[in-house]
Amino acid sequence: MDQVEIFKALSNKTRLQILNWLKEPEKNFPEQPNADFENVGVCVGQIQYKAGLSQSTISEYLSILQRADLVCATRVGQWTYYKRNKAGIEKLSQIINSEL
Amino acid sequence: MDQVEIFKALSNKTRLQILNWLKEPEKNFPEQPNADFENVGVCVGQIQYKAGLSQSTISEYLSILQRADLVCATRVGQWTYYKRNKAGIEKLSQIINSEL
DNA sequence: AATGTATATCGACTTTTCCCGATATACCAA
DNA sequence: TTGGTATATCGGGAAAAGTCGATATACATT
Repeated sequence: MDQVEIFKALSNKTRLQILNWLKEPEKNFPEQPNADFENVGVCVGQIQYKAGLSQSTISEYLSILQRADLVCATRVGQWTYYKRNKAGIEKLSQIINSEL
Repeated sequence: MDQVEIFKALSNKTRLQILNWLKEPEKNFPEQPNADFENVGVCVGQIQYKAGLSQSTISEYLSILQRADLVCATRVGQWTYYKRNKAGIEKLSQIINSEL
């Protein structure tokens, strides 16, 4: 993954916000039936509702974050759940400490 | 400083490169007469030469990095020297650890 | 004062990003 | 199989960023 792409993914208020929400899903989203925040994350619809942008925009934003290894997705039935990608975020931390 | 602006500043290959060069100026730039890397940093012309983009572009890039508190500038005579802004970069590190 | 050098700013053009609505796809339920 | 819900993808118009050459500004030297 190109470093520039990681920073581009983070160069947007809404995407930063989503990542921040996903740090503590239980604080930022209502209970979900049939899915555990820790396990799979939060479904697109919840994130969209909270962000207040269109469905297509949020879907795209989530895939931008995913391509940057900042979140990971799990499909369960008709839902896709997204959660923070711990490893990717730690890698980013290292990039900053070692290269900037 | 807005977090988004920091990440935007980093969303460009050349700007990332510049920051990386400025981490070890003595390794990446030739000796400078009358100015110490540690004290003031590296002058625009050196950075431009190494980056291979136009003077105006590099000048603007440096001011983008400066607005994001990633570098700081010192004017000495007709030269402007730029160096890494340690405090700003540490702050970025903290943002990532605490919010992402 | 006149010229030369280093940097900053401006105006323009091209490419990329933002964000939408419409449509497609995938899955589920009746 | 038909219809309903969740998400992804596509196409596009507006706004922002990338990058340049030309010009302005600031300082130094003669």
